[in-house]
Amino acid sequence: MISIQFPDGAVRQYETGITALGIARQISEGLARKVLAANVNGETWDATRPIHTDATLQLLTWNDDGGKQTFWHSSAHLLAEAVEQTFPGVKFWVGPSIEKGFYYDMDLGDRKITEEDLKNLEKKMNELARQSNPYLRKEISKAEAVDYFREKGDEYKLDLLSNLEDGSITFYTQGQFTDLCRGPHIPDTGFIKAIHLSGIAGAYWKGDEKNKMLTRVYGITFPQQKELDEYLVMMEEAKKRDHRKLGKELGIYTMNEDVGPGLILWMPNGTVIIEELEKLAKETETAAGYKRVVTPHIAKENLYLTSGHLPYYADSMFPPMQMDGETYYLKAMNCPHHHKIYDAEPRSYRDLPYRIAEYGTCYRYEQSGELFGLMRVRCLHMNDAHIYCSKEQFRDEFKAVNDMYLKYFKIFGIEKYVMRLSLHDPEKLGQKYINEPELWKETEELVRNVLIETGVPFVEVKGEGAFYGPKIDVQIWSAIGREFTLATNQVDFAQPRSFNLRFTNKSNEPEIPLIIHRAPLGTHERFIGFLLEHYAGKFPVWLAPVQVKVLPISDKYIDYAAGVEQLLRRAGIRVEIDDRQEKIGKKIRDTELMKIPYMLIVGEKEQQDGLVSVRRQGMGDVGSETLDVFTQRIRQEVENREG
RNA sequence: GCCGUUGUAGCUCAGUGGUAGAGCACUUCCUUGGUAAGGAAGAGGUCGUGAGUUCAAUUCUCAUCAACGGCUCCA
Repeated sequence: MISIQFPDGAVRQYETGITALGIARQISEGLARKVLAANVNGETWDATRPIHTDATLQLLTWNDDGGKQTFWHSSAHLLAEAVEQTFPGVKFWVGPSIEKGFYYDMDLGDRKITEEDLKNLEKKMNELARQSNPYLRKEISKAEAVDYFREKGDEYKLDLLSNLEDGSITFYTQGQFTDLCRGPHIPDTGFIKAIHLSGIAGAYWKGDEKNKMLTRVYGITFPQQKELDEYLVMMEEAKKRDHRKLGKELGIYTMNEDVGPGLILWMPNGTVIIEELEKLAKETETAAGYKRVVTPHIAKENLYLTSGHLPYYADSMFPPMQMDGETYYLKAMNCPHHHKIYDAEPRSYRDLPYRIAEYGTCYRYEQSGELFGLMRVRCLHMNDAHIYCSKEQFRDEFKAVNDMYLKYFKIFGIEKYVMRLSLHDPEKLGQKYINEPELWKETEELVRNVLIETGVPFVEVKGEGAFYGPKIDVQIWSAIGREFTLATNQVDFAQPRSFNLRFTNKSNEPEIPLIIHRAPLGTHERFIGFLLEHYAGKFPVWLAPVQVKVLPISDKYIDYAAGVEQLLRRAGIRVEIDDRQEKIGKKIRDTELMKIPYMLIVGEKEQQDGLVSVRRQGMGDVGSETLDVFTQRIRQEVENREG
């Protein structure tokens, strides 16, 4: 007999060799039908694997992350079985579960999988699933495993095997398909009731672009058809919120082939948002003691040699221009220009912290395959600023920047975020990172301590620092689950040295300042892309390109409507009038679709009594009031940046 | 940059080896209508670009550009 301890602390005795599934069955048949895997002593196991020792046990179902992951991993095996039957001789690499579903990487030789094939593969997977084939686990010696895949001619699995220790190797077989796999798996394929293969893509073997490109098939499966249907509906909804779709529909931005890829043309509606964001940033920064500067878009080569951008990041800069025998570059960063402003006058400790801000325009030559709507572009407008301070001031300055982030998050209703402390990789000193091992250690420690002191939740990532120092990236998620690096907050100990920046300290000695690079609102491009998805295009009134639309019931009331429009415009409200010869229902519909926050409907009643009939986007008719009352209310809403 | 898919009217999309079609939007006319689509007529495209095959290419082939789905990258 063995003792099994359940998550609620209860301990029960079972026959040695009982399986998690067996235990579930003793509890209830219904539970047994739902068990996908089990957590045994902290390890995820097959529900069908015999337990021979005392253990803690948690049964995993679809409602547990571990259950889902197992389900999807088993689905990947099912996909592989279907692929092997359809494309004999295919070689497989790996097929893990991912956040939403699974994929399998494979080498199909000269053959290609088409969209048509996906449909057939889905069909075949469904057939195989209905056979309810068990996933059979087998421990196997390394030699046997090598023989198996050598015979199959699968060099990818042989490569996997070469990294595994004898004695730890298991095979899983379901139906006709056997795979090298650590497991665990669901009891049998019959659990998989709904299958959707979502795409084909290329993926480098081992994620290295020097390696061969394999074919990756993505899919997602569910234990019930209903859940797949819901998932597909959700995907459709997400598509509607895509910033590229909304950006076009709402006249926010456009792109043009003649202008070039990754170069955004901001239309009037988008420009309103830009100006509102800049207004917010300028207010906030001025209040926090920043001064504003303006710098040119280009500079001579030497500036970027000094800054270190050219030796490290020449590939990501636009190619140089020759002029008057000099070489010029478009700026990829604002910092070198700002450093020159710092350095334009002698600085004393009394001048510090010296904070300068600019909505700077930068140009980066992003690889063509990386361009993505507003999120990855080649010309960007950064909410940039640099803080030059002494070591003693660093903590307070860093914290103040942090507070600014939190203030913005509140305004925009951003609740889910994570700060990532990106550190250097000592092995890449001198290549990816400036070769100053001591300084790296020192500043990383400094930043980590500040983060701990200020109590901000963060994770550490090795090998993702900037070349001039550690950085903190702020990850946020848009409403459709897309992850962004919104903002960045970086420490720079390299450039103050390379630019030979100094200040005179209290002891009348030259001292090197520290620099904080920060961009809480990231770039206009990425931030507005995020906001579009975050708000689903329904901007709060203060950001809405058009805040009010005046809708006359008929031509007879256009004069009154025009008067309303005039008064609102004089009150600083962005207002338009819809004087088309359309019925009011049509005008309302079109205005709703444009997601304009307020509609003022005016007809005979309103004209007689000097009223407006107010309609709030998404809420319908909210009653009539005088124009004065309305104006006051909307102005307040704008001023407080509500929403 | 790499793999794959796509490119037809302002938008969404159909279609064909014999120089193109729908809905919405647009223009004009009728209608003057009270809270999410009134009616009619009209205008609009050298079918992404370049080359090849063909009597003939928007359609087939190749190249190229761009967008999209991924991979790699992202100071």
